[in-house]
Amino acid sequence: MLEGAPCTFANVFARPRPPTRSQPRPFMNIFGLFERRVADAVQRLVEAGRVPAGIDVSRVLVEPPRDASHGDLATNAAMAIAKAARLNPRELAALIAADLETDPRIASVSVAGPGFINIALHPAVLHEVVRVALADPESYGRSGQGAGRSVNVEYVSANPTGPMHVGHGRGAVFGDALASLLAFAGFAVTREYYVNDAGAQVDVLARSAYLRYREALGEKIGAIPEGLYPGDYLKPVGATLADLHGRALLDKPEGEWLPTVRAAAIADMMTLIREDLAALDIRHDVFFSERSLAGGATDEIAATIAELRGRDLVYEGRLPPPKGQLPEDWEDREQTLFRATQFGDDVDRPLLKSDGSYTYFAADIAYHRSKFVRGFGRMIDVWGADHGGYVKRMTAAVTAVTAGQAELDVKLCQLVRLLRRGEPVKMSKRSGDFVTLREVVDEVGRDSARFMLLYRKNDATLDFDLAKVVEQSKDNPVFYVQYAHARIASVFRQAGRVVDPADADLSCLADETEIELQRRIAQFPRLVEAAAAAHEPHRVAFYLYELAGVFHALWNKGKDLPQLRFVKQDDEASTRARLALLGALKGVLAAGLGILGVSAPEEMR
RNA sequence: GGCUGCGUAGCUCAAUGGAUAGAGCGUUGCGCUUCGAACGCAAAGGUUGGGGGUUCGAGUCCCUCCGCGGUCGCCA
Repeated sequence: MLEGAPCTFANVFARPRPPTRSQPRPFMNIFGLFERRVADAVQRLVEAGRVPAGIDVSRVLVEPPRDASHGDLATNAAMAIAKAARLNPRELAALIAADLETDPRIASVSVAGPGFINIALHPAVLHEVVRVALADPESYGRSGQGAGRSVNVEYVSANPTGPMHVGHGRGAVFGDALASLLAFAGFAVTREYYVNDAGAQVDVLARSAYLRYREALGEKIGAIPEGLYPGDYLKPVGATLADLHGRALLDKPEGEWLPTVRAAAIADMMTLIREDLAALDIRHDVFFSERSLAGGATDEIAATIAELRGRDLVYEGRLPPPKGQLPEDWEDREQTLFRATQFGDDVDRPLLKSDGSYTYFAADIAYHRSKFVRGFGRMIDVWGADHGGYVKRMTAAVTAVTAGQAELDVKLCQLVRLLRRGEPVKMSKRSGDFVTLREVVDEVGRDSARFMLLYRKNDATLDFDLAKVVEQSKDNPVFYVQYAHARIASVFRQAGRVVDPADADLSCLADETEIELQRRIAQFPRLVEAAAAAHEPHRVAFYLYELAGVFHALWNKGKDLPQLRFVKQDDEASTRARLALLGALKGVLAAGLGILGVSAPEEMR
């Protein structure tokens, strides 16, 4: 990095990942398949003149029934369209049910409650799903949902001013899992990190590093002054500067040494952060420098503001002071404002500070414009909940700067409370006053850290208990899910063979828990689509936990009932069928864990 | 005060507008003399913070109130 170079941290664009397999396999999602089948049934009723034409079936759903005794599928079709069809729901349900009953894949249909249609599938349907899952575990559950469309997921984007803490870790793991989930659902995903290498904070970083530089040259620096970063992690930066520059930077005015020191410190901090991320197996495709926006060949921020001004979305004006307590240094002045209120924000937002430099927001607009220019019609930002007040203006800005052609979804991650055996952890270590992410990952391991940070909805606060997440017991969901995978691996080791799906007669699988396991496997593609559509990777974690629970229940049954054991010397047909089921299950567990970025071990150690 | 998220079993939390609101922990009872117990089975436990509205149907959507957190021009 050259001294005085406008860009202290170059934009890095990694080479694109191999295209995601997104071959649509309509059969893989039986819920989608039968949703279309129900719509067909309605269409036939239209053709038969039983219901009026032009009925909207978009609210018709086929889902797993709440109670397994109701069968394999349930649909709300009759209730959803009863009004438009001018029939009462039960009557309409009977008509639809009569049509469905003619389907060879359906064993029986019944109407229940206010008009639910419950469907029991012919067992062969679930058997086919298991075969598909077993035959190609790499692609089972993937879908054409994304249809190869580009999505940009921006996450972490922590300021390059020090090591990351656990809160950053949550956003990091969430964003990473969400990106994997979307890729699995057929989107072309780019993982991006916005490097805040401009602004006052990195100048503070530079001054802090400069102090360490003087220290490295033997000066007594005493206590770190208020307002500078005190952490020891800047000592190596100072030492490197001393090695590189000797005493050359010592007796110069700040204006001369600051760019050099700043660039070096930012580079070192980004290396530190990337190492912390690598410890969680997180790797971004793009690191985008904030400084590059204004400091490149063209000033992208100025260009963005000019463009908005041309459309009368930027003006000079005054803002009302904030309601409630007036800030002490409030000064009523005319400033350059973006008409955020035209796009749903509460007030218009300033683009220039009183010293004439750009606000963070101005740069952020240009940054999101850059995403659009680079081809992203879908953007997801993952932020800490403390930035919640920023959401409206950013979505407003994206709408404005893309003329409504792009959508932005901001996912806020709530606080993480770090505990040890239920007691809050508040230690003060080398990095200042917080526990670093790295310390946590080193203590509990990557898999536990990732799973537990995902085992909660993003907008709910999360308790992270250092003692609990390493426990090898049923209480620990990470262990519980991984252990299911390892147990299956152990069965295959004992059986000493793999199973050819074509080779197994799955009608041997007659136990209720064996059938339930097939149903759950069949729900995986639907779960992936729903989780991807909602941008909620935690659903995958909860699904896996329940799936593992059903498997462990089956295992435990085999303890009391030897005829349910997976490998039976005297019953080749059952053994093959069960190994096929387990093979499919193992694939789903591995795929789900893969989405979460958690390993699927062959044995527990 | 404005905006925003949350409020569900004793605790920690699930539940694309669907049926009798589910798990785990904890509690209680029963089982297991480990070769498939790094436990199993079962039970009890709820006015989904209060109130109103939309809907065939609301924990979920709308309004309002209460409580907790976050945030509130010139930080990022």
